[in-house]
Amino acid sequence: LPADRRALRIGRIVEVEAYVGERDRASHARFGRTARNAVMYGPPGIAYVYLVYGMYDCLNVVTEQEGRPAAVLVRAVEPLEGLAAMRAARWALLARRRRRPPAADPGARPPDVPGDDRLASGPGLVAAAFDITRADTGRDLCDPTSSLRIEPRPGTEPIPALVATPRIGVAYAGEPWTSVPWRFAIAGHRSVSGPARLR
DNA sequence: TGAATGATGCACT
DNA sequence: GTGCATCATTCAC
Repeated sequence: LPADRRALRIGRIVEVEAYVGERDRASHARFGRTARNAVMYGPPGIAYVYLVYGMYDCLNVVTEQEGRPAAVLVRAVEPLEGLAAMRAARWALLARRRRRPPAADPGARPPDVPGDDRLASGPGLVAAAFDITRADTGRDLCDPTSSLRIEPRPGTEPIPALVATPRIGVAYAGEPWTSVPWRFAIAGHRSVSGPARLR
C-alpha cells in the first residue's frame, strides 16, 4: 500500500443490508454453496468480500451459525479518522477508472472527490475508502487485534434511530425478496448512500 | 435534479 | 454467453 494510505482509518457503520439463507433470491447463497460464497456457510463474524460489476469490491459480515448462509453488506460508513488516507484511496479508484496515471501531488484533492462525510457512502466506496479487497475474505472481523475489524458501539453513544427500506439493486430477485425491508440506515444521516432526498 | 449509459471482471446457468 | 448486492459521467431540463 502506498505510504499515504497506511494510516489508521476509522468509521462508523451507518447503513447495512441483510441477505439471509438460500431461500433469499437476492443472496449470493441462492444457488447453494459455491466456491465464491463458501465463507457465508462458515462461522459468523468473518469477512466476505466480492466483486460487483467487474469494478468494485463489497464488504459483508457473515452473521449466522455455521451451515446457515447469511451476511450483512456494509453499504455506508461515516468517516471518523484517517480521512486523508480515505481521500487518497478514493482518488486512486477514480484514476483507475479513468485509466490515467496517478496524480502527482498526493496531498491535494481532485475536484470531483466529494465532501469528507460522503467518502464511504456506498458499498463499493466503503471497500475503496478502507482498501478492502477480496483478499480480505475469511478474516475475523471480531478479532480486536486484527488490522481490519468491527468494534462495538461505544457505550457512551446512544442507539441511533433507524429506518428500514427495501434493499438496493435487487430487482432481479423477484417478490417478496425485492421488497422485504432488510436495508437499515441511521435516519437522516449525511453519510448514508443515495441522493439527498432519500436520506 | 434526475435519467441514461458505459466501464469492467468474473460467477454462474 | 448472460447478467450482476455499483459508480461516475453525460446530457436533458
